[in-house]
Amino acid sequence: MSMNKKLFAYEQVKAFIKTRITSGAWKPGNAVPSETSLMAQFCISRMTVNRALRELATEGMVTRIQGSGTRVAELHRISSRLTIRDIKDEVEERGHTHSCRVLLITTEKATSLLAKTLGLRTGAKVYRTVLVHLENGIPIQHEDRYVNPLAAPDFLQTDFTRFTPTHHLLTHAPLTDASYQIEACLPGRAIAKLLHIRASEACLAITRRTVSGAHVASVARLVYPGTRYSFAGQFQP
Amino acid sequence: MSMNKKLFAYEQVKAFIKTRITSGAWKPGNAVPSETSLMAQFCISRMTVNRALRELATEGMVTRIQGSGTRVAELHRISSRLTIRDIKDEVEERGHTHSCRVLLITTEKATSLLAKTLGLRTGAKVYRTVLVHLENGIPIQHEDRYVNPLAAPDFLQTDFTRFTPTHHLLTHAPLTDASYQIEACLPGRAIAKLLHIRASEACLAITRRTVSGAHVASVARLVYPGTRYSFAGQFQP
DNA sequence: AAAATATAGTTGTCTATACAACTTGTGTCA
DNA sequence: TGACACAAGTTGTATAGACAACTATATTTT
Repeated sequence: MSMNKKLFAYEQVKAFIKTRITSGAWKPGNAVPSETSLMAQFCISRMTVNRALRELATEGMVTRIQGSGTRVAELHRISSRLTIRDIKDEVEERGHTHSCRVLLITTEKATSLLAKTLGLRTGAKVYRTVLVHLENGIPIQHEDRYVNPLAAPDFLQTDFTRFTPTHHLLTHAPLTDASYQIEACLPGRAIAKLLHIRASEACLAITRRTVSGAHVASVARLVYPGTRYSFAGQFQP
Repeated sequence: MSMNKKLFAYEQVKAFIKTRITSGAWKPGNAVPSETSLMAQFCISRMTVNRALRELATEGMVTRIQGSGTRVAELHRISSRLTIRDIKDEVEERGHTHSCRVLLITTEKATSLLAKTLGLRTGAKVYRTVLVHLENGIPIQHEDRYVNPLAAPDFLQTDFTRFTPTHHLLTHAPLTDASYQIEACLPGRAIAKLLHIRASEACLAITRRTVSGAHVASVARLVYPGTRYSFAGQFQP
């Protein structure tokens, strides 16, 4: 049966409102009782009611307008937290072993397009690594990465069989911003061979650009075999 | 140049801590000053400090343990809000016109697998719709959906050229839970033809299962042409 | 009729205080 | 040495009251 753990006052108010919204009793756009009236109804102080409503607002359940009131939020968009993590952690959390084939570690001169995305001038020095991540010996990700030397000067000194590039960057160049793009693509002959799949097999590709302070730290293209990988997630309104 | 809007006390504390974390001065695992010391440092009450730290914790910047203290969170996972929206809204927000070809509207008997995911008994009645969404006349999504009649009894009465199945479900069966899976796949001959692409072209597929109250409301498989669609998003730690 | 003003109601922030719950280290006792 | 008790420090929640900022409505003035 249910744990029936004792709920705090602010949690009781949240639950009260949440069940009325999710049950459909209070519909989007409807007014939610004011702080004063909830305060009287639950016999608790205004600060406690305020906390409950404020948290519901940040969770996107209600909309609050100062001076006007609180209303049930329009639910025509649902969202969830998508987490992209260090692949090594992810693999090891499944109880599997992570390993890594390092294919390339070089310093290159940036092409004009690459220089632009990294915020450098054309021809500037950039670090590049290409590697394949394995889960229990089976290839699951091809990683092709360019790194801005200004953001992570000692990047190439890393032992990439022990620490992933992602891990080095997260620990040495604190993340301030990042953007990603997820798409489906065909791997091409070379990557297909490295991932042990046919060139006609669909892949998931993530292109990620991370910013650390004033610098664009890194641009990476990660290719996953479509048959061996998928994102999964959970929504909670 | 910056707006320099007056910050509230709790916002000042948040900003103070945030800049120290993102600048790298305070590293993951380091202790954050206690509420008492921040209280003295900023000459504000403990409740205000508490709010600042509590919000930083829900944002994932710090970790708090009652009785022990507050520490900078391990940043080896970054996350962002992934929003999946009604495709009609999405298309119209780009200033394009959304239209829809309805291919199938039927009532079927659930196979054992489908019955299991919808929480019904094998052979129970389920609604099914198959349709193709078009943006400016170009196909961008193939939608194959099963709906639980208990959750949305009047689903089949909808005019799907005016309201999408997603829209009907969001407005008639308030969402309490949902899970999704994003993968890459090949479309297969039939879907390729409907999307006007070659059968060898990679596609993004989302399988989504939505729960409304006690019922699993719907299971849908959405297939997007890889060349015409990608998810993009932005992280903010 | 239109514009300005007052008013009641609502949310936003902040304080000083209180007690509860938990963690951690220290010291005592067996 | 090991078990236990205690104390200090930390976070979690709650209160009653205060003022500020804003909205919407009603009233008065022009």
